Amino acid sequence: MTDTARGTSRRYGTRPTMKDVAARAGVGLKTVSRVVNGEAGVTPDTERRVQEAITALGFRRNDSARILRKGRTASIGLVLEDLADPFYGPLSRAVEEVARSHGALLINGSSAEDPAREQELVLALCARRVDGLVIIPAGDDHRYLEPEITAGIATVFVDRPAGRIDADAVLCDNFGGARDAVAHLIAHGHRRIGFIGDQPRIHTARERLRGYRSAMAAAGLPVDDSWVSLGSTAPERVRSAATAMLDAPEPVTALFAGNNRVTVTAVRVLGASPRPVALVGFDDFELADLVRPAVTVVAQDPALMGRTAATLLFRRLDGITEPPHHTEIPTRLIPRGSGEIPPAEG
Amino acid sequence: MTDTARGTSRRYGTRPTMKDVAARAGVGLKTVSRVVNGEAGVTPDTERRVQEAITALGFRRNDSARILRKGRTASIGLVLEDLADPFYGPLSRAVEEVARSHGALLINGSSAEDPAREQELVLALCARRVDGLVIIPAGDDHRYLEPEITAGIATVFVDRPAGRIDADAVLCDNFGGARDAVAHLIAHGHRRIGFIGDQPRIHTARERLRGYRSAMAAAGLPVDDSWVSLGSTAPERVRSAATAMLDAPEPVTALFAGNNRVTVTAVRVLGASPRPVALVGFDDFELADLVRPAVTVVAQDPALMGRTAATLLFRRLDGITEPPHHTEIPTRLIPRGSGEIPPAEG
DNA sequence: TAGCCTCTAGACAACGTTGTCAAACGAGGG
DNA sequence: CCCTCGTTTGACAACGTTGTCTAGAGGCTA
Repeated sequence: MTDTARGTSRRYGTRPTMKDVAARAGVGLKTVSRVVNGEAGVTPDTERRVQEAITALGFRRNDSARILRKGRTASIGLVLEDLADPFYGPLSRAVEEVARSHGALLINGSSAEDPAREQELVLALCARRVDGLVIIPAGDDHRYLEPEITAGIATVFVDRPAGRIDADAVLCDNFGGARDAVAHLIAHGHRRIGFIGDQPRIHTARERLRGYRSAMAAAGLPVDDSWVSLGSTAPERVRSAATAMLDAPEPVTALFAGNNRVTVTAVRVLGASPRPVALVGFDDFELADLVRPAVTVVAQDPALMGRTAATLLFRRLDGITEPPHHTEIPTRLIPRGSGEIPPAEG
Repeated sequence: MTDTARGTSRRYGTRPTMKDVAARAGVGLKTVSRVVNGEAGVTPDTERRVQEAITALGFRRNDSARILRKGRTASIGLVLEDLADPFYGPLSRAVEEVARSHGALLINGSSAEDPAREQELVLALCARRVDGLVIIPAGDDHRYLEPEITAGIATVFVDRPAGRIDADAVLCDNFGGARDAVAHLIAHGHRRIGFIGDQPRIHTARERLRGYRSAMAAAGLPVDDSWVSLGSTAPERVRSAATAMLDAPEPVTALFAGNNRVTVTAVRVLGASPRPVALVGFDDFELADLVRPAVTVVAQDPALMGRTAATLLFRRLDGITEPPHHTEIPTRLIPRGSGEIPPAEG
């Protein structure tokens, strides 16, 4: 009957519990709980004995049991489109930092822009009883969340509003940012401006298109149907859309790219174009200033959006009860060169 | 005594349990469990009654309790340096995809390159009883993990090996990649080559330095101490290190940048340099081909590394017992222009 | 009809923790 | 010396689920 840490005839893969620690230290179960949680009312001598037993056995509290008992999981869920997208990395990190400052862990999942997968993920997180959710929605119907919200799971949407339910949302000024971008191109003399955006299912794509049309209308400019292309942001799709606009009999002289994925592909296409074409992109991206010409963008601040959303989430968890509302984060036009190229009349 | 979904006099914030469902459906607790888990042995009629009660009450199984009972959490932890770093986004996503294909959720946390925070995170994940861990270590002593591994938490290290314990690791060929990079510069005529790398505490930084020295030695070239600078990858630090090497009486004619953060800053510094300086960077990055000159890099494949690590993790969870081993992922030199610039002798 | 077998269903304990409550103990005051 | 009070301590139930085991209903065969 050895008495070492690995001893006590435990099977591999089994962990000691408080009961084991209590037995070893010769104290009651509750006393171990008290020591583990740093509660008052334990003699230094008892505490020492318990600590020794904990170390010897390699005990670690089972938070699953704790969560079950306490009802709070100290974790929040984040559902976004794709962690590999550079837009979401900083956002996710910002949410994590806020969570951390509240002692919570972050569980995240990628929806891959698939509404069914979004729902599956969200409900899995709810089943885990996360305290709250930050969601960048892929779908446009979130009524499936109603019982969860009623049950007390705080929920904040980011980047796009919730569909068919009333919920908090942190959005950027998609309409205004797009309008500014297009107005900027118009101010530099462009009349035929193309817009390549994300799938029309996506709220931000629609809003940015609306901004585009608004700016064109404000300048009294017509919009030819062939100048607008919404769809997948896959490079091939964007490439062919851009090429079509550039090779038309009356080609566009400027492009407004609907998000960072589109912009990057547009830069590649324009780099191969024989005549200069102006470009403004929605979303800033690393190295935008190093490309030649440097890329003019309408920047949003993903970290700020994440921070704002997470902060609001924890305020909800702290019990504030004001009705859900939408927070709008402003955008900022950063002229770098590509957006100031004058129209090349051919 | 209303009988609607919101009724049954539940407090806001309380969720119905199987017991509630059972009461409402007029069946036993276990029968509800069977229906929820799709187990056999329930008549269609009973099942229908239970399903109705579930829908009416908005019941969702509490996975905390399930986890406690079953012992498996169906979740794995990922600890990395910083989700906002474009190197880790694809890696994290790849790990998530593998986890998803095994029905597991991913909990991740950023260590911010702080060993204490790494340990805190890892132990928090262990307390949650994640089934396994993928760790990109910040520290160099992981003995604190020994009891956890003994207790059955599978662990795979990525990008850097574990410190002072024997554990699985998926690494890239840092030494070979760095040697190739520097040999490439030497082959293009360079004799004075600078190396700016990450902090020497970090394994990859040391290995890449070793590769640098090896290539120089193989070519019979001396290495001046002023050509080597390890430290933070903060832009200011990198900028001043690069500037010092370029402004020396006998300036370096080429730079080898130790990771993507360093490379990006180096590109900016070199862009402002009056004379051309060759550059090879470790890690590929988006738009490396669009910068002028396009940046020659030694590419590694973060998604492949994540996938490899996660796959190995789940094989361990499935019970394979071979001893821990290190998997090495090869690197690939991609010449794009900046690495082929000849030395500008002043 | 007795005996056996299959199938559905529920009672109960257990997972590992924490909240409640009461017992035991020692010290201090009258 | 008794009583009270405060402190330390442990017994017990509960959190919501799942595994085990047994009861009961019903059908089939002999």
